[in-house]
Amino acid sequence: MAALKYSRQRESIKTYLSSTVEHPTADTVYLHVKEEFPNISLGTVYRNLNLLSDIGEAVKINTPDGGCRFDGNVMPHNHFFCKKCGSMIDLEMDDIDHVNEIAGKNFDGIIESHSILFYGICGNCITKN
Amino acid sequence: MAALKYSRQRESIKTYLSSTVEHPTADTVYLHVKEEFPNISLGTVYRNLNLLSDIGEAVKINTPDGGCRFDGNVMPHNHFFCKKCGSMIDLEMDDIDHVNEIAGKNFDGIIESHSILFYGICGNCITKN
DNA sequence: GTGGGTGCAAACCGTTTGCACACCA
DNA sequence: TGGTGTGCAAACGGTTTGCACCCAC
Repeated sequence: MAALKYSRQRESIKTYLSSTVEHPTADTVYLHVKEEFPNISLGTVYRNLNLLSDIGEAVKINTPDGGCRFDGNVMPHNHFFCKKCGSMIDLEMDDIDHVNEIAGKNFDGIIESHSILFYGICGNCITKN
Repeated sequence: MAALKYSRQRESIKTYLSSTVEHPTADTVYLHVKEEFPNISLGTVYRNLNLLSDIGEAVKINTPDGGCRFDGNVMPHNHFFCKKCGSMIDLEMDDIDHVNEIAGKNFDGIIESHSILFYGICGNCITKN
């Protein structure tokens, strides 16, 4: 297997990911890292985001709108996706294991903890109405 | 608004959707309907799947692998997605509203009932190991 | 110096769309 | 006949990849 070498670009991507709770798209990451590395390419951003996700230093989450987001918070948690504005929000739930128990009653597979995606309308979009 | 006209192709797509619990991709639907309509195009399949989804006669579900699936079962229910084989399975849960309550405790948005996507390994893939 | 990382651009893949023709009403 | 649906092919958007060059080690 390939040995992992340091790269300033990857470091910058990690730093940005851990500085936000916005669950940015690859393109958003690209635009931000571009401020520090004007010549960085979108391909490099994708390669590093996927690499970070592979080694467990980021989380890749496919969204119900077909796109995908990246999360620097690798602690187990679930997500909520707003169908109005497309924002993704962390959902910390102490008693989430109970959810898996409920689901498991009618199911013989293994439901992964903290991989649940909820769907609906966020508080921000409700107040705007 | 445009009046909806009958089409044999759309009817065939609906029939196929309601005959399976496999949550087929657009391409799978295409391959099956092609048996009855050899000249049907993938574009037509997509147009009709989206139309059926818009008028509530089918459900479109984006999967964590980036693709999307279609479900002829429009009764409210949740889904499980297998990260190994990519299969999608219906999850009927009587007391699913409790899940929304749990999630809602730390959250000020509206979590849509029966829109929850679970993630893990299905029973079929477990026995194969 | 070796081999992983980058920038660039082309390729890829699922999905959408513009257009001329076909068909339902 | 008017207007929706179809087949075809091109376009689209997000993501991946091949390649030559760059840089960490």
